[in-house]
Amino acid sequence: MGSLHLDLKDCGNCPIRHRAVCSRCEPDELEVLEEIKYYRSYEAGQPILWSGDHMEFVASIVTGISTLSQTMEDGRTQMVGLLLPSDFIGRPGRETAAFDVVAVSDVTLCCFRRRPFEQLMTNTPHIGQRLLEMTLDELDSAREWMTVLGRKTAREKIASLLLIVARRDASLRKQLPGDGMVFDLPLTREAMSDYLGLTLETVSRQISALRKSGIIQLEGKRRVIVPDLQDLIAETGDDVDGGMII
Amino acid sequence: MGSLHLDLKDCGNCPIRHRAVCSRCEPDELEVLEEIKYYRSYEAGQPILWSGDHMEFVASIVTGISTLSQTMEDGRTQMVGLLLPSDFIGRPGRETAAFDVVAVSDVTLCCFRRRPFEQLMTNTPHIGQRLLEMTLDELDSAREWMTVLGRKTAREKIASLLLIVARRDASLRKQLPGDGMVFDLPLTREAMSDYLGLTLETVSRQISALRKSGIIQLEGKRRVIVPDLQDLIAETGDDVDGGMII
DNA sequence: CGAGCTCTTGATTCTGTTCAATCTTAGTGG
DNA sequence: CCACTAAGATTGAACAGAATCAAGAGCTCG
Repeated sequence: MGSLHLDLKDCGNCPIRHRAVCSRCEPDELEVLEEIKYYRSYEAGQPILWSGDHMEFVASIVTGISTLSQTMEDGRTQMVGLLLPSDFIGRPGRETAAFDVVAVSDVTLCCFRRRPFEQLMTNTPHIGQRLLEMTLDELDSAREWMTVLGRKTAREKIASLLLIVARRDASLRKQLPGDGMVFDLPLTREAMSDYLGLTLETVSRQISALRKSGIIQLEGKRRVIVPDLQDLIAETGDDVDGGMII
Repeated sequence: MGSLHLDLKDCGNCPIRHRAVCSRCEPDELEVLEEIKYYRSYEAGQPILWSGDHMEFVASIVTGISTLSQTMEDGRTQMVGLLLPSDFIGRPGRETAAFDVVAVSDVTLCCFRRRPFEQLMTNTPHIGQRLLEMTLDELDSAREWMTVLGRKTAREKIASLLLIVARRDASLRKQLPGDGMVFDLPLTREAMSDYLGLTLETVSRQISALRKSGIIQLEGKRRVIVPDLQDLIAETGDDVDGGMII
């Protein structure tokens, strides 16, 4: 990780350049961005922001995975987003964080001081355009997830989560998801239960049930093998072709 | 309603002017908008868009209420948004609708042909800026709702919905919600169940339970009286001061 | 090797669903 | 004017799925 900062100083080498909030920027706009950007790192498990915190920056995730979640008074928590490389943290025009952000793995952020970034947005339309596009995509994802939370059974919820992780993993390797594919779950059983609105016991039971049905195979606790992708899709309850965008 | 179209031709008289996607526009920008806008009306119960439909327009809701919802293969449906006057329908850059939109009450839309509107967005930054702001607000609302769907009990879900409707109703009358306030539920028990991820029987039971506990009083099926607002808030499970943004 | 995680599995409880009957209300037509 | 109908709403009884409580297994790391 030590050499990462050096590699990244130049936006030209940035691994998320093509998907992040800056992806539409022209060279001159990038120059301005480079002046206000800086990197921050967080170890796995560390909090990045607490709900209500004053936010002095907005940021793009460069590497690693974070969760966005909300906690009720009595401790019940619901994950409301899973943030992956190129995803954006923060909201121009808002002083304080609305949700908790926690690093699940080691995370590197590309941060922009909030005020200058807001200033920049009014001048360089390409940032606002891209941010709008990303926000609309996230809104669609959030709405799809509402159907998972509100209407699916525990088994369907687990299958849906596995499929999402499988698809994201495939897209990260620039492959298509297919039969026999192998991927690692980035989340603990408890984090999965927070994502799915279940208890961790139910998550564990349903993963075992899917394994016993032959829908998935496990190598250790985290590595998943999908012998037949269509079988997994059938378990999600979604339409076979349409459905999940993510 | 016949005279409505006449009244609205001029954006200056528009009742949603201060909150809609056009709220930041300068007079010259409004002139361009006026050239591509037209009104459409739908009766209560009519579909406005089906998921997958080709969308030739985007629109603002001028009057009435619509629902945004998703239906699974087997008929389970989840409402993913409640669209009120000034809310925006459609998404620049997308050809087809991602969700079903249905008019709950009689609805009037202010429509813009999609292509010219997209064109306009690249030229007049104020539209994109406002749309970004509205989309970020909706994303926050969707995320708050995910906590309701994933973690709240049936009673808490009902209380949360009542509170949201109460607050929106108060804000529409430009009042603060308070003790003794009265409002009408715009949704049937079935629509509420779709919103809350419950069955209509459970909705009915929990409304009765809240009535028997004295948290609310009912006049007919739809009119609700809240003797003590803090009592209702306490039933939502949310933090007393913070919580719901809507 | 033992401490402390994460995870799995079992037994029991309970919340919300399902199936079914009844009530209410508004609208219709004889 | 009033029976008749149909849609929405309520209520009850039985059931099912997930939560809760509890015990123990498997790993990782000092």
